[in-house]
This record gives sequence, C-alpha cells and structure tokens, in this order.
Amino acid sequence: MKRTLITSALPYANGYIHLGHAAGAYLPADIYARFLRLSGEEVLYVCGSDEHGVAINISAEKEKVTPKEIIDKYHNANYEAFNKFAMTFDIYSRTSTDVHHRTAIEFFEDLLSKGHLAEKDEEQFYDKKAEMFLPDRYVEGICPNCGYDHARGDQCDQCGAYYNQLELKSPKSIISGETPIVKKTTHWYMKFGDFQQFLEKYIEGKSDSWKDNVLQQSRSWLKQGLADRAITRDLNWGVRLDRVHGIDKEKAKGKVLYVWFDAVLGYISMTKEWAEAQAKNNNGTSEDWKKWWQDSDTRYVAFIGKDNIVFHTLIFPAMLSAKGGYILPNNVPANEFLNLEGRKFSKSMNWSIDLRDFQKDFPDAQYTDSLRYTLAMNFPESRDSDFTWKDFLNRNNNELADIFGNFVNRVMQFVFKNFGQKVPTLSETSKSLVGDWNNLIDYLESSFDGNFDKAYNSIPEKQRQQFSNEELSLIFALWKGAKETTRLYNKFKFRDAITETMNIARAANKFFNDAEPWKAIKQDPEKAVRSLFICVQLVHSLSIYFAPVLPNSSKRIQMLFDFDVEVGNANGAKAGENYWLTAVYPSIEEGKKLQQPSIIFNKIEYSTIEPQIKKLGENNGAKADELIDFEYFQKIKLKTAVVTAAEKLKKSKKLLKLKVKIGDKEKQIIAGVAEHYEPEYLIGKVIVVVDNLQPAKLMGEESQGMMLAASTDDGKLCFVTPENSEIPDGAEVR
RNA sequence: GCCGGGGUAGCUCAGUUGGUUAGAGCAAUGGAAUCAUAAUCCAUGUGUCGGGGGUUCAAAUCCCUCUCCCGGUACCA
Repeated sequence: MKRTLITSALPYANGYIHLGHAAGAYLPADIYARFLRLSGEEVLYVCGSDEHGVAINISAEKEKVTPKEIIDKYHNANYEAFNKFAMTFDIYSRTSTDVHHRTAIEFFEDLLSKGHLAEKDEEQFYDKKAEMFLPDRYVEGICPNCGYDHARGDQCDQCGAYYNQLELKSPKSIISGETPIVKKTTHWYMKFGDFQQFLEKYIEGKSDSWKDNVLQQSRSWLKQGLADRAITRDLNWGVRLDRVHGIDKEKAKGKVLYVWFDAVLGYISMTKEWAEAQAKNNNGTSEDWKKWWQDSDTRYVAFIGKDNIVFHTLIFPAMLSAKGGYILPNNVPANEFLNLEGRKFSKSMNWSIDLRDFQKDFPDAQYTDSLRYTLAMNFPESRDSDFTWKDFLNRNNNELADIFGNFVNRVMQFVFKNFGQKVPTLSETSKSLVGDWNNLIDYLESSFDGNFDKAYNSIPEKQRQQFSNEELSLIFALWKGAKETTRLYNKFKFRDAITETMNIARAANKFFNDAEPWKAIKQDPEKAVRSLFICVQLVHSLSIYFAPVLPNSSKRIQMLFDFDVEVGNANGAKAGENYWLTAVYPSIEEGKKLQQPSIIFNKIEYSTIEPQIKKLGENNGAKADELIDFEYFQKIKLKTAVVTAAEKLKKSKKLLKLKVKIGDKEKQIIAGVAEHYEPEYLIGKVIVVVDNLQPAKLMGEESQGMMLAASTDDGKLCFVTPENSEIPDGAEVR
C-alpha cells in the first residue's frame, strides 16, 4: 500500500495568508491530499507556522508587543483562515513548540558531530549595556556612503547602499542608545560543499519526474557551486544554541539557529507532535512519525512556491541526508506566482486579497468552493498566472452554477417532481442496467491501453446493445473523465484534471438533453426512468470527483443521498476505501429516498465584485495624513534648471547623467528616467530640481540634486517643467 | 552584467523523443430544446505560434540573433 507524506511551505507568522499564497503551496496540496485519501491511500498532510527569524522581532517592536504576541496573532489568524478555506491538515502546528526546538537541536548536534559544520569567528557590534550582539537591523549610524544619519547596520535606507556593518560611522545600538563595541563572535556554517555531488545525483535522478522550473533552478545553483552558509545568528528569538551539547557555552550565548535552518525541520517536529497526539488517543504510538520520515515505502511530496525551491530541493535534502536515515522529497511541485488583476501581490501597495478579507466578504461556504475552483483553474503551474475578480465571477456563474450546479439541480428537481422524491425504480426490462454498467466498466478497465478512441470502438457488440447510444457515450465519458482526472492529478496537473472533471458534467448535461426525459415521461416512461436513474448516479459520481476542489458543495450533494460524506477530509492518516475507483460504477439504489435539493451555486452579480475591484490599490503607500509645516517646506530649495547635456549611464537601465545649468551654476544630476526619455530629448528642456539635496554617488557618478518628475502607480513617468519655458533657469520654485 | 523562465485565438492558458488540417475553456455569432439557477445542447476560428536568420524532406518544437515582460543573482549606488 502506498503511503504519502504531504507538506506545504510553512507560512511565516508575520502576516496574513493571501490568495497568492493559497494558490502557490496550500490549495494544491489540499486538493492532492483529498484526492489521495478518496483513492483510499494513507496520507499525512503536515503544515504549521514558521515563527522564528528577525522579521518577527522587528514587527514586535513596531507594534510594541512581544514576539510571542505577534506569532500568536498570526498563527491563530492563519489557522482560522485555512480552516474556513477547507484545508485538511492532519496537523497545523508551529515552530515555537518544545518538540520543534529539540528536533532542530538534535539535527544541529548531529551535523556538528559529523563535521558538517564549521565554526567561524567574525567581528560584530556588541552592546555592553544590553549584553548582546547586535544584528544588522539593531544598529543605526551614519551611512559611509551618503552621510545619512539614520542608516541601518547593513544598508542605508536613504541611498540604498549595502556595506559591512563595521563600516557604519558613529554606530549606535537602537536598544540602549549606547555606542557598541566591536567584539568577536562565533557563528556556525553548514558546509554545503560536502553535499555537492550527492545533490547533483539526487537532482538528476529526478529529471524525469520533476517539473522543469524546479529542475532548472536547482541545477543553476549546483552549477554555481554550493558555498558554506551561516546557520546561526545573534538573536534572542528562535531555537537557542545554549541548549546544544558539544559547543562552547560562552560562544553559544545569545545565539539562535538561522530561521531557514530550523523552519524546514518543522515538518518533522510537527509530524512528531501529530504522532504524540495520536498515541494519546490510542491510535498508534509516539514513534509513528518514523513511519513517515524514515521508511522508504513513504513518498514525500513538498508543495511550495517558486521562492522556496532551493531550500526544498537542495538545502533540506542535504540536511536530511547528513543526518541519515531520512527519506528525501520524491517530488517538489513548486508553483510559480499568482498575480492579481495583472499585477504582483503587494501588501504595501494594498494590492492584495487576504484569505480572511475574502472570507469576511463572502462568508458562505459555497463561495469558498468558488474561490478554490477559480484559483485551481488558474494555478501558476508552469508560469505566473493571473487572478481576476471577473474570472471569479465567470467561473462561478458559467461553470460551477450553469454546468455542474444546474445539472445537479435539474436532475434532482425532475426526480422530485416526477418520481416521488425517490430514485426511480427500474422496470423489469431494465433490471440488468446496473450489472451491464458494471460489466462495461470492467471491460474497459481490463482492455485499456491508453487509447480512448480504441477503447470505445473495441466495446463488443453484445455489450453495446445493452445500452442506447446516449447511455453508452455517457458512461464512457464518465469512465474516461475519471481516468483522465486521475492521471492528471498524479502528474500534478491540477488545472487539466479539474477541466476533465467538468467535462463529465458537460457530458451529463448532454445526456439529459438528448434523453429528453420531459418528453419521455409521457411517451416512453421506461426510458425516462432509465435516464433519470443514470443521472442520479452521475450526480453522486460528480460529487466524488469534484470533492478535492469543491469539498463543501460535494458534501451538500452527498447529504442528499443520506450517505456518509466522503470528501477526502483528514482521517488520522488511515488507509480507506477507494471511492475514487468505485465512483465510476452505479452505487445509488433504486427507490432510495432523497433529501430536498437546493441550489448549490448561486450566481454572483457584477455589482458584488465591483467594490472588490475598486478597493484594490486604495490608500497605498503614502502617508497622506502626515502634515509638514511651512518652515519645513522652506528648507527645500527648488529651482528651475536647463538641461545642457544628457547621456545614458553605462551599465544602468534606469539612470541618465544630466548636466544642468541653474542660473550661473552648473550641476551634475543622475536621474532615473532612462526608461522614459531619450537623452537627446531632454537637452534644452527646462526642468525643476531640488537644489539643496545632499549629494550622493550613484553607480560611481556624483549626483548633486534631484530632477522632479510625476509618476503613476503603473510606472509611467514624466518630468516637471514650468508652464512657460521663457522663464530663466535658476528661478526659485515655491 | 550574469543565470533562469516567459512572449501561442478577443481573454486565460495547454502544447519537448521536430511530422499529418496548432488545441482547451471562456467570450462572440447562428441554430435546437424548454426538465432546470434564461440554466442546457449542437455548429462556427484567415492565430505573421514576439521579429529575423539557420539546420531539416518537415520547426510553435532544435541552433543563432534581436526585442519585450517576469524572477534570481552580482557589481556600482
């Protein structure tokens, strides 16, 4: 029996999940997990919050709360949003647990003892008063490049320069305000070079089965050669090194594991936690996690976004193999990125839809399914793709409501009105229908060689005659659709898989049309009975095949039959029945009483999504509410200037080198307008410049001012010029 | 600058061991039907497969080159 471990990239507990995340690493994994569970396979789906790293410290300080409060807030919010999104994690935990810290330390100690870690001394700022080393973002000083006096430890916000911390002038600790001293500190590096050959072999071994983008990016890193990588940092938030045996206690003080090292191990620690919980409920032992990580019969599939590829194809495998005894990912089906209305998701530009916002505006479970469907049909499987509200509306109305929902409804309505709320009872001459259907499927299964046309044509005459042409094509379409859906899910081609499922619903509608039961009920009642009996089976089959992507709706449909609901929910990682296989056979008994049906998918009006579209990009970035006083403005000297020379800066896409005349002064200004203006066009133009701007060096050229230009969100740009170009250069602008 | 991905029908996208008239869904047009949420079903595509060049009997597919978009990374800031 196959066993499959599924993980999704651990979301960082520093922000809310948005639709891009959902489409990248979470929904695909959930669909896959549900598909496998419905196929009767043993599945464990593990995920949880990544709660370490300096970004969480920074957020905590910004919001003036503890890191613990930050991670609690986002962990809980994301967990809730995932639940409403119908995710079926077997466990959704977090990396702040003790079992996680112990697991991470175990790996560290093991790698240390095997010589895969290197200790390196380096000099860093140390705050004597706070008794701690200062990470880059905890130091402020004067930028060695532009002189900005609030530059951060490793990067200047003003001029953007990167530099070594120690180059910062007049450094101050932002914790105590004291001047830090320079002190030696020790960090541990993982020697990834040790694993170069191993990883090359591993990656090439996957060249047939992995997606191209995943292979290429992994190869690209391998080609550059794997360098040592620091796996510790000076920080008080994270997996503390002072718990590690085998290293100098003094050196370990105030250090934690670098977040990327511990985060991937969360998959393992969370599995341990799951096993503990199962053991408590007498469902196995706490050692059961080993079955999922140390048994070569287990397939491991890691769902991630493309930003995470190297961590899961190179770094994590290196760690696992260094530790030894662990299985490696069988597949890493990384998705590309999802865009929103043609642009990248950006929280700061307010160009985003958080899952929780969607859920607030569309609380009904049917819209969860609509969203899952729309996202799934737009999964960025082979390149970046786009989510639009219009598409959401179209998919919901034209596909879910009109094709799938309407089929279910028309069948149920018809049965209710004409057959007394019961599955129609077959007449004597049709009694063999169920058996014939079963035999037809069995024949197709046994003779299938991959060619569907051939399969259809090879159906023996005797079996053909047991059905009308319409019936035969419908049952064939069901079998083919199920077969294709299965094949495509197994290849991680979810969009195509779901299209095939929808094709079954299309065939079902066609059958209903062709069978014309509304006529037959009067002229040929037996035909109507047969047709509707078949249609009822199809309703049930569709509820299984759509369950991975539309669990809420499938559940509602299955409840019409008073069955145990089977939509691939988490099931304690037990092997189950293969509903996926049996759904091609008729399973709803004649005469069965049905529940009152209701509309599965309501349509969405354009007026519902209109405000959603409008909302995007509102209130972005600018602090419009921050006012400056007149005195402040007086400090800014704006002058008109005439461009006397302009040329492109070599090696730069965006920058032009301008010579400008401001009255009797000449200045050189580096302006970022090369993508918008040809140098020649600017010569002779009168522009407006900031005359008293601190000079800065850009690409080795000094810029002594700034050219004013108006810009739009979508990157269009035009320079500011006086209305009357007769105005002399050097005139003050105010 | 370097590396990688991408540019295919009005829209969103499939399409690699190079091979017959380049596909799907949506949208559009016409028709059939009226059980059903005016929902369904059938029919209908003159696409420079980003531009140019090359290899080949044959190129969306392989090679070269140009161009545009996206990501990563480096240098300089």
